[in-house]
Amino acid sequence: MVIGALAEADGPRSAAELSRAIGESVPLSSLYRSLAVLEEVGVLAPHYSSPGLTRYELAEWLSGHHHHLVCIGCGRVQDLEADDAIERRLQEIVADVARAASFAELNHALEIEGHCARCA
Amino acid sequence: MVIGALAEADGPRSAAELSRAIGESVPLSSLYRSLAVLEEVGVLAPHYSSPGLTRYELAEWLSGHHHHLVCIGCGRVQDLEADDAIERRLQEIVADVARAASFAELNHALEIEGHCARCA
DNA sequence: TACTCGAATGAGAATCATTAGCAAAAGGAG
DNA sequence: CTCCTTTTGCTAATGATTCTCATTCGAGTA
Repeated sequence: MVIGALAEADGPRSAAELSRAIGESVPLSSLYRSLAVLEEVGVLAPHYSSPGLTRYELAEWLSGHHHHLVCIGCGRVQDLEADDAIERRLQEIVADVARAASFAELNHALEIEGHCARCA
Repeated sequence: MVIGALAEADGPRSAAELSRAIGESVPLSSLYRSLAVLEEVGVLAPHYSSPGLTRYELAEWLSGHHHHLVCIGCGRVQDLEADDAIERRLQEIVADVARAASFAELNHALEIEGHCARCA
């Protein structure tokens, strides 16, 4: 149910939001347990963008590589896929920059802050 | 004292870390109050990268624009400035991508995950 | 110098998301 | 059907952060 709910979502979701999405029938302790397991096995990826709460999304091998638009107005995080040409240019930049800091890059994401269409 | 400690740091710091840095003399309630005020007036910027805790850094108008290297091993976040040429290319990409999503960009940061030199 | 009153402080209680503990319920092999 | 292991759901515990409130400070005033 968690995976289904996240597959329908357009961005990361918190435990509370997921609980609502799947109908409150699952006790929170079970939900948190499932989230922990799914994260551990690499199906979910945590995302932190608001104080004191963790949102989850499908790992990129399931959802595809993407970036995040974080709305300062409503706090929502929206996924965004860039087209290949842009992604290629970005990957170059990331590689350059990580190499310069002798940092072993495993993944990257562009976090863009601003106002979403609704909050503009 | 908070600003001084953050000016010396090479990345965002949590309330607990700051408390240690300034010698535990300031009560936590005061420290949190100061952090809230400094954030509100735009001197500090919060950063979220670990579950359940907020780290602060100097706002970009004080520290300069930069990106983040997030170490999966130790959880540390390190600041990283890119040189102008790279930054220019990156800014183009961000503008493209935000426009495509009709999102009003105010700021962006590249979050690079991987292993830092120590945790490699 | 003493007085007044609003703002700042500190200690501790309260809150919220999350985690841990544990007894009861399920599942599965024999 | 029985025994044993795993999973569940409820509740209490935890940890970071925020709130409350009585106290202290300080600037301005007589």
